[in-house]
Amino acid sequence: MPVIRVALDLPLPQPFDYLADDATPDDVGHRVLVPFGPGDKGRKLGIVVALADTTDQPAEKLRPALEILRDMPPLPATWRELCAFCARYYQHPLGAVMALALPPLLRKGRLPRRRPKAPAPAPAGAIPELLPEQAAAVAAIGEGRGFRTYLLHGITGSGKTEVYLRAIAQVLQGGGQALMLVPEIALTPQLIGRVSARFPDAHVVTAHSGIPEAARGWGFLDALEGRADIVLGTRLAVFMPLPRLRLIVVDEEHDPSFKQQEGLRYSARDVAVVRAKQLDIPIVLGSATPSLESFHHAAGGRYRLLELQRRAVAERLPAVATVDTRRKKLRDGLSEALIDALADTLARGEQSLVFLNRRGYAPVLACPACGWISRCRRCAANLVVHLADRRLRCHHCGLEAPIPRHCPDCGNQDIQPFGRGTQRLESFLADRFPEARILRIDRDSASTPGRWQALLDTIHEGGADILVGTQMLAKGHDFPRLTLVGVVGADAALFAADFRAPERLFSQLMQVGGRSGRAALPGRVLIQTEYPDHPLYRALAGHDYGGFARGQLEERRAAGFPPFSHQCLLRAEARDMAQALAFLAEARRAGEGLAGEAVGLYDPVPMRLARLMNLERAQLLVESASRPALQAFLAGWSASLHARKAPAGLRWHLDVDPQEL
DNA sequence: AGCACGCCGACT
DNA sequence: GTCGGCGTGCTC
Repeated sequence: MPVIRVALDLPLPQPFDYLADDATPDDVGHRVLVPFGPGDKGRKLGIVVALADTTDQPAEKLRPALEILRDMPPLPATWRELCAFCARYYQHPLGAVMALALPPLLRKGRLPRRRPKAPAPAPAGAIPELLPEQAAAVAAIGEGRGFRTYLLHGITGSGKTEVYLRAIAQVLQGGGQALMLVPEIALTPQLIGRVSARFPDAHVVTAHSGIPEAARGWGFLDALEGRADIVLGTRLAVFMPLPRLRLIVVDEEHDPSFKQQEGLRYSARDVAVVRAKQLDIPIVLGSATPSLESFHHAAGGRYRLLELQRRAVAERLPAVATVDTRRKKLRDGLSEALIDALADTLARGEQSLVFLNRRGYAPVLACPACGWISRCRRCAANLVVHLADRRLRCHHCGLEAPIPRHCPDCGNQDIQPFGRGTQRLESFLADRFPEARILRIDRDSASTPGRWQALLDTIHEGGADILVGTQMLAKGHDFPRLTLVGVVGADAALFAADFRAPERLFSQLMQVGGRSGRAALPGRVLIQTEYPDHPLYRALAGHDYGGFARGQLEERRAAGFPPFSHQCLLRAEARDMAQALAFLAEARRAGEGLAGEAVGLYDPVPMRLARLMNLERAQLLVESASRPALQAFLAGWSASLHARKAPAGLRWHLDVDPQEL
């Protein structure tokens, strides 16, 4: 009797064996319904990952599978291998990886019934002329055969998307399918419309977690059965099965949203590169500020660098200058120079943007008399003052409380908000520029897609003179009358504990600066700082990504940080910190027995946010100059961690290639 | 992860 | 006397 090995969505690494008298080798990749657990009520859906005629399991344990679901084509070997790679590389159960890669409907053993109505076909859009650099990039991508990673480094407005579309067009002409990944925030109706308009005859599938279940199910089936020509989606889309896939594009490849921060902690960009290699096809990574990992690979020749240095949509780059705030008096955090610049811009009838990456009114409420500050009782964090709705709010766990009238400890009536967030900036600007129409854009004001769209519409209709906002403003959208960008409160990231903070800051400021001066009007960027000579701001003023990146890479090389080493974090959370640290210390001892020369384990330390939702969190960093050595170590270590049972109430996970320390 | 079995507190 | 608390152990 044939035995099938079934990957089930359980926190267990191994597949489960079942009897299946009717199974054939063609059933590998099909979904299967199996009995599970004590009694005969328990059933689970899994995926057949292998057919065997022997098993380690004692015969009396083997139970027959209930039904192999042959109602759709089996998941192809390449898809299963990609899932298996992720399971190995990220130390995650195969069944859990496959469950994540399947849309919810199919995961439940069902198929979508009614096909949702197709969107109205977009009118064909005009095809713009290519600048010489764009043409060269398209040609380079087209001439290659087989696996090759292209790093398309193009400043904001240089027309990267046009390069992607041309490369996709080449692939479609040859009968291939294309996959394009974009950051979460970039997958807008506008982008979908632009792609559909360029390829009116192509079947474009969009894939992200917000799409209704039936539509996601159809999207997956259309991809799997070869009906889809283009899949456009967020990180999840990297798992879409595409039998004729010939090109992958990852736009804004540096964007942190490509790394999943829970469950299977994968980097969709890295998985995309692995997939391209597996299929022996080209992949294009595009960014104005490539990740240092990608830039390093391009510098070393592993990736082919394609540069777009000319702006397609505007003649000039914005003029970037710093405002030294060391000796200047600030008014509510704004310098005279920035206020004057805002006034000038307003007088000219143009638009300004003030970037402050901190939402709320003030980051903390404090009592000057006794030193009380508004703390979250569940997290090691302060409650943020939200004056707009008169609440204190924890940005980590969502805990809310009304703003107290007097100090809860000493009764002092004179308690004060300290520091500044976007709400406070907004209200100061409203006082200072009563005639201006001020619009705040952050997660509070753009809390739903509808409200976000309404804000964007207002901006585009010219209904705002000054925008105040967080990094939400940095992405994508063109604001034609925007000529001034002010940057406030950015210095903290220069000296943050996380060695990636400067890289993220540079990228954010480059992006937010790139919002200005995109039409005929020249743009300028004013950065308020106490470190006007800091190399990061110097590089920004010189529009010198390369210089910044090389400087950062030198620092990382000296410190032995990625990309010159490879890292993994073991994180633990428990009721008390001592318990979490003790678990990690024991894990470290176990690890030291397995680690060779090439792998180093650090001391367990509390996480930067040491308590979240009443759980104390700690982490242990593992590092190696050799990825294979780290991988080999992780395989053994994770097995040993699984083998010992964690103390009650303690949870742990591994984060391979962590993005945040 | 679920879901069972397994021994100790307050209830019809 | 029992209902049920969730501690720990297993799932092919």
